[in-house]
Amino acid sequence: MLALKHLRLIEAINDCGSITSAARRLFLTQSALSHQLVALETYYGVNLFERARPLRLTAAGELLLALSRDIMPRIEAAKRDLARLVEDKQSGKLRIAVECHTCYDWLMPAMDAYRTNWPEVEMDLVGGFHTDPIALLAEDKADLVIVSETGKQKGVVFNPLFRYEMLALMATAHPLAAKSHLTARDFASDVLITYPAPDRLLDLIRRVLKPAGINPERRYAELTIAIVQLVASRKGLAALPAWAIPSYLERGYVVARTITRRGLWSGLYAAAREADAGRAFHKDFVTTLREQAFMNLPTIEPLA
Amino acid sequence: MLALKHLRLIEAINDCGSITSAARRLFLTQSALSHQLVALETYYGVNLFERARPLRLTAAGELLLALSRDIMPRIEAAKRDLARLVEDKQSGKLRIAVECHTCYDWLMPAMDAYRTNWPEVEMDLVGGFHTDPIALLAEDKADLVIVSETGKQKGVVFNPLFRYEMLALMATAHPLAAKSHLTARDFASDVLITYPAPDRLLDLIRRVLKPAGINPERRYAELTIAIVQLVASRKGLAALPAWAIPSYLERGYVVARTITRRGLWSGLYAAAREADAGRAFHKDFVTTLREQAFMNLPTIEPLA
DNA sequence: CAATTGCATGAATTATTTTCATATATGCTT
DNA sequence: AAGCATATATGAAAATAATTCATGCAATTG
Repeated sequence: MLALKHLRLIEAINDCGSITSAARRLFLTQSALSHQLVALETYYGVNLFERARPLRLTAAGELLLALSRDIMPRIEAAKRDLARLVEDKQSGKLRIAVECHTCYDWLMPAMDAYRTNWPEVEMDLVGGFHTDPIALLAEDKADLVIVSETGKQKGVVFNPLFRYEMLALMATAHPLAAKSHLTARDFASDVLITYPAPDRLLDLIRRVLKPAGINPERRYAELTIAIVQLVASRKGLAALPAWAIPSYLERGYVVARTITRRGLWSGLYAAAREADAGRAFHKDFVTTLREQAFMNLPTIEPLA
Repeated sequence: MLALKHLRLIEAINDCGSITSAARRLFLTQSALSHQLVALETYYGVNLFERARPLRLTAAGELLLALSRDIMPRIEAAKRDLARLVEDKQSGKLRIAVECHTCYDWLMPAMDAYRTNWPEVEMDLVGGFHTDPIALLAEDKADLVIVSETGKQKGVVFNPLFRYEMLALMATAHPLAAKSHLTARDFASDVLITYPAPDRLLDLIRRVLKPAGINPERRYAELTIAIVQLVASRKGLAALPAWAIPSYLERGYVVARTITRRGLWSGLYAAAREADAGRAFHKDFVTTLREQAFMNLPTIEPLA
């Protein structure tokens, strides 16, 4: 009766605090997880979670969580060993290209974590800006590309990583700081500071300002820290991922606000050549990216 | 992909040396196990067993077997802990009745093994001979009865333990020792030495001699050692479970022969009240009986 | 107190697992 | 070496199990 999926279920619900969000992380529906949990609880005749939000483990649940934390790493290690036994050891190579500038924040720790499990895989970062990073796969200049959109390109597989909220950044004393959330029109009368990227890669412009016909004055900066500095100096507004902001907010020169009432959410995906995507060291890299992101970036959400 | 059933599969095949016999132990068909194994091997792209009889683990198989031996005991322990957390701790009580005299040989070590996992369960042996041991369950004089036949009694659940061969025992110099196997007629002209039990409980009589209309002169002994002594003293023939014999054969005064060409095989079952049979400490006792039997009795076979 | 969000649940659907019926080895015995 | 007994492999059918869909119900929030 007890299966590995049940252990994963318990870990996910415990981490996420709700069945709904755990379902997104496990790429299943809320209903499926609810059925699984109820079945397990019925079988053993105990509740594993107290049904209060956020869901909290009972003693019985803690017991299974402890089991999971004990054995799951051993199982993952064995699967890696098995894959290493089978695959051609030489060919483990991961040239990684990143579309989004801020991504390095979480990519570096993820690469470190991965290296301990796959020391023989050679990792490299593909530098420079590329208008069509996906093309790097076909050109054999990259093996894995992190992008903000899925697409249907033959021979290329997209794996969802996580979704995150884009927050508007403004100087502490800015008049818009009084609002709980900003709308498209709020951006009309101020300078917008962005990375020097095409508009189609800037979610705020593509999904909020352009549909509203708003086209603010622009200013560009290469580095996140420079963007924040310009905002603090009252040179304009910016939009950055929620997980890139906390360290800057601390200083008190800038504040962050939700964009539109429901928030502006974007997703990140790992793209790879179909031929590579099936290989164990590849799949494990994507899994590690996801795990490490959820571990290090508190504000992100699973991406269905 | 890798599931606990796969680990159990690998352990079973490794222990049994063949898929067919592993299938009996896991209460599945040979086909089901073959499909499972092929699927697993295909998924990882390695053979886990060399296809020569007996099936031998490859390096990849060894890796998974090591994983299994590492984590399965932890999982079983966690399940026990969970059951203990849930069940009424006081009521763990196992009064065990045994129909077959020779059973004590393997029952004792099994009870010892069980006690280490369930120290709080109170175990007792119901002594004396009973014409209808199953009735002890309804009379609440026993909680678990080990019998050689299943039956359809309402409120009683039968769990198969294992099957074993009954061998004919005769003095070394006995003329029948020249034969590779004995038939019903071979028993006609000699005394048959048995336990003092009703004929319906003696497989040799019920299933071989009675159908052939053969009714040999009888002599009775309470203890296995006494039966062997009488046989060695050329007082007659006996039939004993194959697993009870090896220690006596060593001395060289008696020899064992198969009964009928295909051998005379019997089964053992654990019977319990339906209400008890579902409880964790009960189920685990039956599992332990089975495991310990297979560990200690080399000649037995799984029982479908 | 309406609106929102999250969990539970029965029925329908989809996917997986097992069995059945054979085909295909692999030995062993004569 | 042929024939017999025993084992594994495999495709198709049957049986189970897992997942989704649609929706109800409860708790929480503005």
